Amino acid sequence: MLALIDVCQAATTARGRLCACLDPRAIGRLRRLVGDLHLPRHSTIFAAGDPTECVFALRQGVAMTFRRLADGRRQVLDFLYPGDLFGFTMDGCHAAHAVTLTRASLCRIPLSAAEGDADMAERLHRAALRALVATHDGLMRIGRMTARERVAAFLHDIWSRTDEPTDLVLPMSVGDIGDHLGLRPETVSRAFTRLRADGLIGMLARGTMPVLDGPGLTIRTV
Amino acid sequence: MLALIDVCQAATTARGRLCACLDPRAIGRLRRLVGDLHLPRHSTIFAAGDPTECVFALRQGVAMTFRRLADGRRQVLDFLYPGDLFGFTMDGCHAAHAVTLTRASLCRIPLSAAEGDADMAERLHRAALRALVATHDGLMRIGRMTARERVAAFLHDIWSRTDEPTDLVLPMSVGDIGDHLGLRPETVSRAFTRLRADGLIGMLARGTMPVLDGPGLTIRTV
DNA sequence: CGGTTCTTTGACGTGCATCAAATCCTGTGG
DNA sequence: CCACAGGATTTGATGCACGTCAAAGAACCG
Repeated sequence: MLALIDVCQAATTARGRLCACLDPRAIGRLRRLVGDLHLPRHSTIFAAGDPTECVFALRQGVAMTFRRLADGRRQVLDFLYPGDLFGFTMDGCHAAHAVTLTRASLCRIPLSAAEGDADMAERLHRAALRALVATHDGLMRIGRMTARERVAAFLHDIWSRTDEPTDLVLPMSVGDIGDHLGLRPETVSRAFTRLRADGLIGMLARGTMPVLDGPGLTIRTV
Repeated sequence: MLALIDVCQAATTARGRLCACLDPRAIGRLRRLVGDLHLPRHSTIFAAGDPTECVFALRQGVAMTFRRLADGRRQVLDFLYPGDLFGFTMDGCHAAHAVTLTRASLCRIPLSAAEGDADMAERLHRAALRALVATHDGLMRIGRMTARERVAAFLHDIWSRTDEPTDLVLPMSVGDIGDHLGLRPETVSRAFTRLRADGLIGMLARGTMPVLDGPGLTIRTV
């Protein structure tokens, strides 16, 4: 029961980014449908090839999804924060891996929850659309921005997704960020150094980065 | 009436890639809901900032969606082939531009078509999921592949999406492909030259590229 | 057929990757 | 609370894949 209340809080906290499925009106249904999951840091949520039985809503903690090439090269598709929904597939089988970056709590939402429930189906659809435009943002970053711009746009994205805090929660490694932005860890580190020199951010410490000028991290699109 | 038959053909031809919404059972509803659109080459379908009143299904021709940075840099998000659905947004407003690359026919599907129609809503949802995994493929390509691999994977993608033809329809310019893959036109051209030297493809002529070894263009993921 | 635009090829430059080493965290145990 | 080991981050030096610039050649279209 407490879990369900947390769920609602997560939905409001994250400004519903990927997750508009968890509002109070849905609680009656959720009680029957939702499975609860608590995982330690660096554990697998699902792997590529696994059958898709449900999607996941992150309640607490941070996670990420990624894919690999045969020789081990890795592309981080997305970082997940509380309120985010993930695990959408199209052929009944995951193409990506998902792992936690911190200790985390999740809801398992069986796909069957949407059957015959137009409201739930609508919520899942909206979450998928959010994931789609977020991935388009990612393409724009990797395809046409410099290293400095990619890192700035990435920080701005996380910052705006998590309620524009003065201290950004970044529990992922510099290597993880690099694998998200198409950069090596050394290059990400150098970009941080330059953004810090420009007074946009502070010193990363204990998985936390002070944001001194959030709007200054914006890279505008038309 | 003929148009509706074409619609069904488009759906089967493209193996339903983005478009599972156009099968015979839906025709009764489509007759009331679908708008028809015929456009010349290089015309705008929608622009960034336009309100989202409907999604589009491409019946004939080729089109693309893209976004721009303030200084003009362009990222092509996707190339669209017959059967593809596009124009999904999440806040009632397009973030991308869409233009035709050839003369094209489209269906306009008002978003209201999904209201109270669970079947149509389900079809739109599946199309959105397809777009999502297609965009993940794009991220993987741009983020972690070499120029040659990006072009090979891109050709393989279009090839497999359009029923593995011996002659691939590529009406877009080398610059358009570059803006899709995060490369300059010269680099795309050089990659073509190398793939041709390796016997995987033939000479691009009149917007058509012979595919000599389709499977050889695969870049495997795990 | 001529002008225009796009593609191809070559020469050269640059931003990021790679390699390497020093330093800084962080978690652990005394 | 401090010392230490192991890993991650930072910084520097160097190399290379792709970008940039330029020009020739091919395709397109009125």
